[in-house]
Amino acid sequence: MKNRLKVLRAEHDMTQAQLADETGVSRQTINAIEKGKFDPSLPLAFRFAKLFKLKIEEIFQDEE
Amino acid sequence: MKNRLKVLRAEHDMTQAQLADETGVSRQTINAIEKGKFDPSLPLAFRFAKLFKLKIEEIFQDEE
DNA sequence: TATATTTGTAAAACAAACTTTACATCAAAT
DNA sequence: ATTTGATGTAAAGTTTGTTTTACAAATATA
Repeated sequence: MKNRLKVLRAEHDMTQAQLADETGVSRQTINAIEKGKFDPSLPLAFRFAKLFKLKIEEIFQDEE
Repeated sequence: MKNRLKVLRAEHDMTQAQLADETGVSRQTINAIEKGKFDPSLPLAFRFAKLFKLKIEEIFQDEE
């Protein structure tokens, strides 16, 4: 499962800490997701989508 | 987090066991998700979406 | 260059997702 | 009515997601 969080953050000029804050998780969680250590929960994926006004599939992609 | 799995299953005439099988989880997991006991992981949500050819948001909805 | 901010990482602990086994209930059924 | 298939549920266990604390490394900025 790949994701575009780092790029989306850059486009919105946000730090990992700010994204964590806006989505209600810790900065380490954002970092771990960006680094591919694990996938977010579905509710957290929805919060990313809502924040960036994108579909979940526009942020996360199955890497077959 | 609400979901339309039960309806989608009905539309596709599938049992919980069949859906479990096609998405690689146990029947109890399908049952628990349908009954709202917990949300699926993001990868599992993707598998549902792929199977039913729907966006994740067409299957799962934030209940505000 | 020194200092501040951001990012990477790690360990311990807890929470949520998921499995296995097992049994009970419900609805066709015919 | 009893069997058969589907669903509901529960307990114990494993794995994955997440937090907290803490520190090191990288990047920006003064």
